[in-house]
Amino acid sequence: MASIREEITDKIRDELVAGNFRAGLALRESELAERFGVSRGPIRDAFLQLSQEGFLAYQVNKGVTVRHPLVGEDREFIASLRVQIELYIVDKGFNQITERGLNEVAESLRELELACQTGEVAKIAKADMAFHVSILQACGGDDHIQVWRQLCSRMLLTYTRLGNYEAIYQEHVDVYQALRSKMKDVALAAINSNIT
Amino acid sequence: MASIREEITDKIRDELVAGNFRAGLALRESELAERFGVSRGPIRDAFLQLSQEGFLAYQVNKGVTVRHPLVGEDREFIASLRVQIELYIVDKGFNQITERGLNEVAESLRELELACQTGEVAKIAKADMAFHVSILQACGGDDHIQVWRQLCSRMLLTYTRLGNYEAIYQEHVDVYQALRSKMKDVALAAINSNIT
DNA sequence: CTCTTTAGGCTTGTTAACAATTTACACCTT
DNA sequence: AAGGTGTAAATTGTTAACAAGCCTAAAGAG
Repeated sequence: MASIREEITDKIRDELVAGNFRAGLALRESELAERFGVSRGPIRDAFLQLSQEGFLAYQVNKGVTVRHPLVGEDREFIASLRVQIELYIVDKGFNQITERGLNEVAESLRELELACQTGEVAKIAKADMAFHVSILQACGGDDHIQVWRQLCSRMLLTYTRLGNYEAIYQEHVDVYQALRSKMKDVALAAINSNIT
Repeated sequence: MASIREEITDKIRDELVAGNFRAGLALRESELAERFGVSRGPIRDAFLQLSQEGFLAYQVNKGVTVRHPLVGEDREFIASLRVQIELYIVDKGFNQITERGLNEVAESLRELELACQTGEVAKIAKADMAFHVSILQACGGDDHIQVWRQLCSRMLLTYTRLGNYEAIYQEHVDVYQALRSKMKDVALAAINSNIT
């Protein structure tokens, strides 16, 4: 059971990932408040959080604007940092993965499969992210998830693997199976080659 | 002129860095609101932001608690990510450093010197961070500062170089002089060896 | 005696009104 | 006509009241 603030944040984030707002656009608190049928408070909170996550640029007394997505070299650099975090957490927490944790990962994988079948990029990107989060949590990496999420967010805006849905799914299946089989090195290699 | 929200956020962050709140402690909105003489709104905003920055842990309907500082292996790992970002930004933007940018760095360096003379760890940590920010900005790395800041924040809670004030200052002088002399490789090496 | 229930207080979540700031544009001066 | 000035509209910032959720402890049932 989430708060309104969280629901609103998720909705706006989804729209940003889906590309409904063009880069540079100024978002108005009242406009979104009216649209979602809530007061400006939760909208403000969401703007603040999404600014921290890197989606929006915030200026005092002037509101927020949609940030430009990462491209080229910058994107690759951020992606490398993201992978480093995943590798570090999985390497460190591999032995403490529980059956319950593996089931959570399996569930996320199933959701990713469904998302891939719909072909909606925004949904796939979201499910992709959720899958990785489930792994990080299974490895007890909660302490670093926030940093990981920020890095990941910046890249969601350019989730550019249109059409490769089956390949995306397969790559994640590989990661899951390696985890399930307790083959650490294979899992790390699979994560390392998982390109987003 | 900053907003109340920003002032409050800075004040609470300073106290956290100074170690005035022990890890695990639950912070109350009303208590801080009364202490700073403002309403709960800006306090809430500050809590939200500081949670994103990694200082506080947020739970819906239950408020925030002070997070435990990073230690050992985790701290070294985060530190390595932080250095990678600095190296990337400086490497990429070295040639676009302006005279004005260098002056900003020099100003930050002077503030760091003053902070070191006071011997107050919280002040030194803050000035240290500001110095690095000035460099990143001079190199046009605004796009990545937010991620950098989040990584850096987690480490501020264990700024453990008590007594080495003169050494801290000297290391930063080295970085500055390399920038001023346009010696890129020397600057990168100096940043890489700047241990926090 | 132990466990469950429930009432009360305490804390956070949300709202709507009010204050402060920015922006746009008509107006005046030169 | 160019440029500055003032005013009104729009937008964000802050506040305080109200709503909703959580926690504790006392009361009651078994």
